[in-house]
Amino acid sequence: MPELPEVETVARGLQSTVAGRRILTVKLRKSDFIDDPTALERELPGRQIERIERFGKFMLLRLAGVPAQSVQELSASASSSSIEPLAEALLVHLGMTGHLAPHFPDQPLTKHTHVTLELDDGRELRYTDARRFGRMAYLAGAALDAELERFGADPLLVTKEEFAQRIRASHSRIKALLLDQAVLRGVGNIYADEALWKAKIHPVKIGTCLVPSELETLRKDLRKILLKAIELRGSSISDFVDAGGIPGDYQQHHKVYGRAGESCFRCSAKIKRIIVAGRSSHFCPHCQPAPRGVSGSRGHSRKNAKRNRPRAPSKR
DNA sequence: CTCGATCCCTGGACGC
DNA sequence: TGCGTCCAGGGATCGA
Repeated sequence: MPELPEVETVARGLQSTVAGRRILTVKLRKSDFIDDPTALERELPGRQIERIERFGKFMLLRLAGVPAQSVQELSASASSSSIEPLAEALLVHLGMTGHLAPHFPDQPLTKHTHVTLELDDGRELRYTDARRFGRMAYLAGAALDAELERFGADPLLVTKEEFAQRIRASHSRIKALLLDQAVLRGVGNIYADEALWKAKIHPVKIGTCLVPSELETLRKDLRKILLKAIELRGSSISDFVDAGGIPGDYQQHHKVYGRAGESCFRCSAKIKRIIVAGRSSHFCPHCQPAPRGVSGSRGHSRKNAKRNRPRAPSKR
């Protein structure tokens, strides 16, 4: 599941392998995860991929040049050199199962390859996503700015003051805040749980209740964990691989995520799993004591409530 | 404002 | 072997 470190890993890989290449053609198969599929087909051909950046869990393929279609119109119009070039980008969110990687055209398409960008060096940049929880969008100018402004601070860059201000601004639970992309961009379920464990903070603790020392510990621990994970090229839980098809190694370092029922590495207590903000949350009930008013080990834990809810017959 | 519930989607795990 | 069922999760959306 690509979170900040995984997206950073893929972005770096693409930066070193496809930056500078020009897009020749766009081929779409399934396109229900694309904001405006025709915009991709219209705007991308002829564009150069100037560079690839990570923005939260998004990859930003910064585009340069003019679309092939507009070349004639542009040459007909008067001095366009005075016009500031519009920032343009292809946004790619990998969702849960997205992959974006260069391939040689003789490599067979896989079942869920939905977008193929033919490059000027003979390769193809392919987007594959079985579950289609990902997202793709071509955005330019004000629309691009507006989209990016929806997101909060980068957890690697956020200052002590801004972090404290953002977390303490809300009465939500800390786990929900860490997952909220409008608060911090790039943190997902794995790294939220890992950071809370390291900082010894219970996931249901309310943001406004965190004292300054807790906040600063959390910020630093989150940052350390993310940097270490980037160093190890991310966590490969289900099928994450980088742009070169290589899995990451950080899953070996998970302290709580996916370890329900196992022993805490600090105190040997049994790691618990509860649902917070609709997501499974793993924590140590001893190291991360429940805040006042929350029974940490039973009763209020919604753990297995509604587990047996009958499922609507699958309609397709 | 914050919450949970629901939906999207499919592969993989599991039980029988 | 094969089928049915459950489950995972990021994000949008809606109602409480």
